[in-house]
Amino acid sequence: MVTITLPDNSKKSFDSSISIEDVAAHIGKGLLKATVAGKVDGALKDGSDLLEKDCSLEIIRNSDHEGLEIIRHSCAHLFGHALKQIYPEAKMAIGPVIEDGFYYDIDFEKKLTEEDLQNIETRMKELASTEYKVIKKIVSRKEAIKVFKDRKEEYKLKIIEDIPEDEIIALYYHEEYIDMCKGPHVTSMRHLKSFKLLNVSGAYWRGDSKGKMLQRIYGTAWNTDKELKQYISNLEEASKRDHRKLGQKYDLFHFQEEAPGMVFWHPKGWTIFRILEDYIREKLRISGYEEIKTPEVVDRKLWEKSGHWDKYRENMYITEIDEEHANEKRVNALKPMSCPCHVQVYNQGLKSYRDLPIRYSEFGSCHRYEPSGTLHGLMRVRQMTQDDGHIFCSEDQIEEEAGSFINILSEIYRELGFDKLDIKLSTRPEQRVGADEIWDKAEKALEAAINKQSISYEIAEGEGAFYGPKIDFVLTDSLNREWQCGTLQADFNMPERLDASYVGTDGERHVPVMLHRAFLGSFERFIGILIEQYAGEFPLWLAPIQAIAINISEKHAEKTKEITDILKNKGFRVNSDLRNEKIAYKIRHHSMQKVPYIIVLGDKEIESSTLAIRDRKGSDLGSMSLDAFSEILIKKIKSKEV
RNA sequence: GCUCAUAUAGCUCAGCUGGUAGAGCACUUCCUUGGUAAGGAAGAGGUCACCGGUUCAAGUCCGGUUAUGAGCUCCA
Repeated sequence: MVTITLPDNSKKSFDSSISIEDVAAHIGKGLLKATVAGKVDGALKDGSDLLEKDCSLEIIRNSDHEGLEIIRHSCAHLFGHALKQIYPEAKMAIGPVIEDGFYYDIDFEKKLTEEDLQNIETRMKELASTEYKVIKKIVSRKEAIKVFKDRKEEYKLKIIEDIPEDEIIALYYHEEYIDMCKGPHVTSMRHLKSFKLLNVSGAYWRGDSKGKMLQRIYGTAWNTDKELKQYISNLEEASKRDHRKLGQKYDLFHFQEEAPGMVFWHPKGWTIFRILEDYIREKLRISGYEEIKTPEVVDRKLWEKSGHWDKYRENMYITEIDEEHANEKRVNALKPMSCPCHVQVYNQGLKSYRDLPIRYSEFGSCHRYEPSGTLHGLMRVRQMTQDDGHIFCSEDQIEEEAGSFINILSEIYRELGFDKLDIKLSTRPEQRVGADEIWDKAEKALEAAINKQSISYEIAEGEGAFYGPKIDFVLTDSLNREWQCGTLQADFNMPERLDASYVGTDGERHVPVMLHRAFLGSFERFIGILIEQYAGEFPLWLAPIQAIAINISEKHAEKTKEITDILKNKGFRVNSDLRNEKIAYKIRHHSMQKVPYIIVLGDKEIESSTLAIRDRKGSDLGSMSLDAFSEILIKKIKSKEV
């Protein structure tokens, strides 16, 4: 007798052991159809698994999140099945579930092309359409080894070596194809309907960059075709918003071979950069920061003292002065970060506890020699501008400083159009400097500061830097992607290394704590995020060109120029387009360039001293006076309306 | 840095198995002076990323370099 408790607390009893699928069948035909697996006393099990003693059971359906993951995992097996039919000599490594799909790593001489993927996908569809049954078999270690030895699946053998002795090994038979997996998996191919192979790229075996490079095939799988379609169209939307494409389309910036990873900002892109910089500068000013500027080329001696020469040299641009022009050969480095320089400014003159906290900020241009394969448009560059800042304070001041930082940061993110903010607090790692009492104090202070803001946060145990705990800030964009931008890091190391001190109430010298902090991280990357967030349709206050004045015919050109100048003098970013083209042509052009407002001037407007206004979406705002239009601009700019 | 792919006009792209380049948009000039998302005509634009090789002949085939893309590794 087996008694099974269902999630609604109802109980069902059976004379003998029974499979999960049979239980589902007892409950209803519809449920059986949707059943992909089960959760027995909290643990996921295959639908074919037998329940032999009393337990609680939750049926996992194809529409459940866990059900979908199982479908994706089985899809990886189906991929293996199809692949091996076409290419029997390919060797299977690992095929796990990832967000939105799965991948499979294979070792195979032939490099798979897009066309090959198409063929494999077609074969997968054919196999799935037969709705064959997947047979699960629990085997001994010896048996598993024999199976994969016979099949020359050397990677599977390596995986078996890593499976703990006491763990059971399950094989899943997809007709003639066999895969090994913890499971669970679907019991029938009928669940696999909506999937697509996406792309192929390289991946190291076991993530080891010294190891062998395998081919990784990515795929996506969903419960319904509708979801699959939605996913594909989301990918397309993201690709349309790609800041590299939009940077070209809206003439914001470019890159070229002579300076890989470094931005050539065009007038419009640089305008956005400056607006953002001025905006942050103002936030810093009212928050008690003093802006400074420090050298970009600094003697290696300072980097040796700060520890960068030891730990970070691979990523530093080194410059040497031509010996002809120097008495003594000096080796310099372009600064990869500003902190050591900020300590130099702090160190000028004796500091007292009364001076603390001291807050320095700098829009610091930093160079980092990033590996070539990691460069990615504005998101990962070799020269970047940090909205850098350092707070020198006592341990007792950490909480308050962190609190006010979080405050400003959330305001900034909100004003830039990001509503969701997540916080991660990283605590002491194994390898660290500084006494445990200081770590206790600092971690507590940071946590207390977060708590005061009533923002939810998660703790990443042991993920702090060796020199102190940190808080990372993650925003979510309009396509639901997460970006880690802001950061606040306590540092117990650098001030001491670089001899920073202050005189305390006791008349003795003490080492201050240094808080490294940034709202945006790098301007380059943040502007990349903004471009994708707004798909190039910037809110008025950020738009590089806020309005364009166009004339209907040549005789209105003078007046159009005049209006443009008046608006420019009022501080708006306004251009005119006096080209000898029809009005519809010019409207189309500037609408596509996403200029927020189009001002049209013809006989009617000049006679009545008004402007005909139209927005980039195509709505006609009608005629109004120049003053009325200015009012609208001022109001929207001030409110930072999106 | 690693694997694979890609590199043709300002932009987006075509150019089959080798026979010294083509479209659309943009640009220039002329006509048109036109009222809310493309008016017409003509014209100019490319050592086919760079270096080397094979060949009578290379945008096309081969090797290398650089850059870019998809990932992997990295991001103290």
